[in-house]
Amino acid sequence: MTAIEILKKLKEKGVRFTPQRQAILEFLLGTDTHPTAEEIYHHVKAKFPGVSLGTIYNTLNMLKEHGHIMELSYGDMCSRFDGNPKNHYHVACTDCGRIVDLHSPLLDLEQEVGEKTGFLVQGHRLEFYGVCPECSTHKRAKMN
Amino acid sequence: MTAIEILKKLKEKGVRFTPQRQAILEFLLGTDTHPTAEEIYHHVKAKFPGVSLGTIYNTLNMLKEHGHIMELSYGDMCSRFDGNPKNHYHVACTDCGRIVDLHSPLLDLEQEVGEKTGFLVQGHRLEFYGVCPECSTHKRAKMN
DNA sequence: GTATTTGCAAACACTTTGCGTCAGG
DNA sequence: CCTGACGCAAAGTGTTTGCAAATAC
Repeated sequence: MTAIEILKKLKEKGVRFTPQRQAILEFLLGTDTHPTAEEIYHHVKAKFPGVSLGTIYNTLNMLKEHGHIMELSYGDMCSRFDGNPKNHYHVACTDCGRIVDLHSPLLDLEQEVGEKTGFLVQGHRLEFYGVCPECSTHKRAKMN
Repeated sequence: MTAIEILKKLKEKGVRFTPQRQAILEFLLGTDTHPTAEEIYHHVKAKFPGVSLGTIYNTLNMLKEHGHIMELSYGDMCSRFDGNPKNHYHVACTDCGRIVDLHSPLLDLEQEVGEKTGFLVQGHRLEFYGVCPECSTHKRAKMN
């Protein structure tokens, strides 16, 4: 899907089509470098010298909320620390933010990934996210 | 390994043993809630009312550098955005920060994780990290 | 004793928010 | 027109840094 097609779809949901948004989305769709907000800002500024970082963030958040792009971070959460530095997996609750450990057999994918990408793979992190039992219970309770 | 044992090992590397550090590490080892720096601060403050957030961060960074704890975040990187919101995997270079996509067969682990934890699993993120081919080439060049 | 660590506060970096103006529909 | 988006700047948040006083060794 092109940037214009996505923005046309969003227009039906009451989101306005602006040239800044088009430029931001086109840049993001046309690259695989996973740019930071700052990098997007500099790029869009070449075409729209007056654009501001606030607009970049607003647009990225809007696109993220509609599921058209993805943010690679914990989002609004800050760092959390784990006393166990070995590879193990985490499951995070999107509702309450709780993170629980998953004691599961480790995957042996690192070598495969190294061969596919040429990286010297040093480690990996696997995180699942969803709603924890407590939160889904509360939600059900609230609905009644 | 207990907090005291870890700190004794670190003492051999010239890291001083302080009661604040002991309290921070003991709290971290004794919980599986993956606390934030702020949460650790409040907890340690109960025993050491004069402790400061700066000390918490200094200690956490020291412990992280020595590999005794783990930080759940991108660390010093800021958010990066990806035009493709579907599940796919990333490989991050610990040297230059570049993130590349991995187009690999998806794992079908979400159901398994849901059964083990009781979560309603909505998605997952799998990231590998290591040194990218370019950086390992540069490193080799620098050594010569 | 002396070098490291602490506590405090100021600085920083990234992101969000508020507000007056501008422009898409 | 009128509402949402823009540009700008100020405020927020989480983290780091600089420095004098305290403390481990």
